[in-house]
Formats: sequence, C-alpha cells, structure tokens
Amino acid sequence: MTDSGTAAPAGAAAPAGAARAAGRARSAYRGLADDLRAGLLSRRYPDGARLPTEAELARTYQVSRQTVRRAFQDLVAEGLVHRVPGRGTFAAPRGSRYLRQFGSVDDLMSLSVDTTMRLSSPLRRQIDVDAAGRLGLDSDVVQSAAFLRLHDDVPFCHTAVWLPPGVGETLRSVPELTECGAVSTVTVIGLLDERLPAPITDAEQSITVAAAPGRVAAELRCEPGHPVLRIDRLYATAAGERVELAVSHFLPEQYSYRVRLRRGPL
Amino acid sequence: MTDSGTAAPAGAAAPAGAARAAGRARSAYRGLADDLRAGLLSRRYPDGARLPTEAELARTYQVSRQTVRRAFQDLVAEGLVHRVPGRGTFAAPRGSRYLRQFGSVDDLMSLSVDTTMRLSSPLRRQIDVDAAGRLGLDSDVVQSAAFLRLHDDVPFCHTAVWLPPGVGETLRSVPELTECGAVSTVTVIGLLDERLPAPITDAEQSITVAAAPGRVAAELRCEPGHPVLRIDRLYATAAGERVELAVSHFLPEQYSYRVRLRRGPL
DNA sequence: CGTTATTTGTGCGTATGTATT
DNA sequence: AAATACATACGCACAAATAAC
Repeated sequence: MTDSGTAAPAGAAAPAGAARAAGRARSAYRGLADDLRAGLLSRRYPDGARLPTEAELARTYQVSRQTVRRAFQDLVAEGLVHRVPGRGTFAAPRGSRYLRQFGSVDDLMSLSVDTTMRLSSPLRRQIDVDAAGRLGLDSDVVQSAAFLRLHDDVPFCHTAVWLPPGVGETLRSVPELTECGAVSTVTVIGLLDERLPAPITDAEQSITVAAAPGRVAAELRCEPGHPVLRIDRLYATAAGERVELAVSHFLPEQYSYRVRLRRGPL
Repeated sequence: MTDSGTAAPAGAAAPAGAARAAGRARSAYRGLADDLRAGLLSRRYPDGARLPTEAELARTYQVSRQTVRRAFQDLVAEGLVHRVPGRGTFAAPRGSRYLRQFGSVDDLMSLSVDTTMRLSSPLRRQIDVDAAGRLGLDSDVVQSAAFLRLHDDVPFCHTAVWLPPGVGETLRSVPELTECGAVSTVTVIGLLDERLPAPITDAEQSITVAAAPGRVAAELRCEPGHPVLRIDRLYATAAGERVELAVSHFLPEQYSYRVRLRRGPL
C-alpha cells in the first residue's frame, strides 16, 4: 500500500471525523500533536525512545499520513522530537523534570506556579517619557505598577510594569493590581492575555547586570548597589503592538535564568 | 479555479522544476522560504507589510499552493510572519537592525561577525570532575581551552570551554585553538559543527550574575569580584549527545544579552 | 557488494471549512 | 451575498536515507 487509505476519494473535512467527548474540537492534527506531546512530557516516551511511524499513527488514529506529518511538524518545531529519514522519529532528550522546558511566552506566563506576587505599588496613571518611548506611544502618559515576587515568602524579584493607557484601563477592575499589599499568583501578562482582543505572541528580552536601585534594594532586603540580574521584557501582539514593558531585578543568589535554544531550519 | 493547477495528474517530483543557476538545490519550499526570509530581513517587506497571497506566490514561483503553505509554515515557526485567515500574511515587526534577530543556535555561531577571539589557554587534556559530570561523561578526562572575545580590541568576554575527549580530538589540528595568543574570528561551536558527524541542534543556557574570578578579572582588566554576567551553555546534538560546555563571563558595561521569545502553538 | 523493505521527505491535486472584506 | 484568503484534511507518486539481507 502506498499511503494509508481505505478509499474515500475526497475526504469530507467535517469538524474532524473521529471521537471527541468533552473539550472543544481543535483540529485532527492538533489533537494528535497534543496526545503525542502528553506522552513525551509524561515520559511515556523516554529520552531517545522511538515513536510510532507515520503509517502506524495514521492507522491507529484513523487519519491520513499527511495529518500525522503535520502534527510532527509542530513537535519538531517545539524541539520535542527529532526525525531521521529512513530511521524514524525519536523523543528529544530531557523532557522537563527540573529544567525549564523551553523559553517561550507561555513559560513567562506560568512563572507563577510556585511563586506568589505581592503588590507594592498599585496600578495608576503616570508620566514616564522613557517607558512611553519604549512602548512606542505618542504621548508620555502610561499606567504603571510594581510588585515583589516571593518564593516561600522570601522575595527574590522586584518587577515594575508599564502599560499603554488603553491597555491599563482593561485592568482597572482587577483587585490584584489595585489594592496595595494584595497577594496573588497572577501575572500581568496572563491577565492581559485574557482581556486583550489580540493574543500576545512575542516577547523581547534584554538581560544584564545592574546595581540594585535604592527602592528595589529596600524591598528585596539587600544593600543598595548589590549586583542583581536585570531583565527587561517588552511584550507585543503578532501585529507588533507593544502592550507591556516589565523591568525586573532578580537576586542572583536565588535565581538563575535558564533557556533552551533550538536550531533554525530543522 | 480551485487551487493552482494546470493539469499534471501526478507531479514528477524532479529536483524542483524551476531555475537554479549556481548553488545547491534544496527543496522548492525551502528555496521559497529563503527568498521570502531574505525579503523580510532586508526590509523589502517593512514591519507589518502584507506579503503576496498563497495563490500569487504559487503563480510567480510556479509551484503549488501547498508548497507555498509549507514555506510559510516555517516562517511562522520562526516568528518572521503572522497570518490571519481571510486577511493575509504579514511581516512580523522589527526585522533585525540593531536587535539580535532571534535567540537560536545559529545566532551563537555567528556571534563572531564583528568580534574577534584571542586564545589565552590552548586546547589540552585535563582532569575536571565537574565539567565531565555536566558533559555526562563516565571518566573525568576532558579537553579544555579558554579565550577572550574582543570588540574593537577591547575584551568584553572571557570564555572557557570543555569538550569530551573524542570531540576535542577533532579539533587537534586547528591552529586557532592550539597556538597560544592566536587571534581569529572562529567559534568553537562553529568549528565543531563542521567536523562532527551529527549537527548541533540544541543549546541549554543558564544566565546569572557572578563575581569575576581572579584570572577572568585579570584578563578582562577589571577588579576581581566585579559583578559580571555569567552564561553557561551546554550544546548537544539532536540525539542528546552533549558535545561542549562553555562558561562565559561578560562585562555588563559592554554587553547585554537579548533574546526574542515566541509563543508555542501559533 | 547490490537488493529490498522500511521510513521519512518533497511536491502536487483536490475538496471543503471558516474568517474577512 | 459574493469574492478573497487562509486552514484543514485526504490521497497519490516518487525521492532519499537507512537498515537488513
């Protein structure tokens, strides 16, 4: 047999043929990719393990080989598998465990899994030429807030955020950002992603060393001028609209930044 | 007309029909992706500009619409374009200019575009339990070297590298790594990529702040203990074989690390 | 050594769905 | 309502790499 193929000269595209009990539909290839991703992250496919072939998956999932290929394209792009012609598809080493899976925007959003944030300066209107410039605004008006991030009640990071006025308005009713001292596990970027019409797809980071400014040092309980890791992040939508500038100072004694990089073409 | 399509019931795959004067072939969709990528990086498509439609590209490049789609899939994965159903395909903002295009392994290889490296400690066999452990070796034997990276003859980074013995052997005949004081524009990772059988596809980074160790400080001409940006990089092949550990100390006054992050699924 | 079977890679045609204009 | 444009899905043919024989 050449491909898979029962007969069906032209597949009706229908929501996606196969079963789908609860959740929303998604597409066939995404569903398959989700399944495989789960297997990879859960170590059901250990490091280096060979995954089923395209033909096998096409049979068991009752989809065409092309659909299987489409699913694998995403997994390759995510660095979860690598493929070798004539040999097969293999689970990429090191699934997750103690290592941050991959430097992605979603990672930044889920930073809060085992940390909490405590608001130290509530969201309010402000004039800031520099921040407005970096956000690409015409005027100098921004909205800004500041908070600490804690791990086991110990502060390890101070973050200040600046938002375009319109974007800040959408967060006006969020108590986590308006009541001084509020403790929560939200992230600003997570809140924005739920409220903005366009999803946040890009983040630009700049990482360097800085001397802790007075106020930051006071809140982090270190001496002013103590060397800290400074990370600036500028978030944007796919269309390039900049929606948040965040400047964080991390205590290096308690934090190191990890990323995993992949190669471009394949 | 539904798709593109002249007739040709079953396309002969042939090297790829169209023109190709000099270089090696590649595939049709990669060639198209290369062309579009060049146009995007060169600002021929400015920020937010709308690119030709799938149908248009299929016509002008004499390929099927599927092939155009395949090319766009890569560009989307690279974050160079974003697509909106019913509207079109758009150049992602901020092509390159003063900003490092994207945090990828290739970036690290081409770090040397406007910098030079000067060998301060030639490649030689050595015992190092820690490095061997991080490289996943059974024995404690490694090969190691150290060098400075210069910009305008000013050192801004000190790097030490450790290699598994077998990997180090492949670099034995490279004068840039064996003659003390040698000045060049190579990168260790670039040299390895040319010589190893398997390509290097992964790099894992850890970034933190450190006090400059004595020897590093002396070579960077700063006081010992000066706060510096420390970046550890562990390179591996797709199969997970670790081939190089590099520990770099950057003078933060002259260097900041920039990365651009993209969102996972789309 | 070549032959063959397996497995992924490339290219194309087609049909249909959905979002936007 | 219609046209445009991207998204999904399927099928097919052949190429190229790999491994087993």
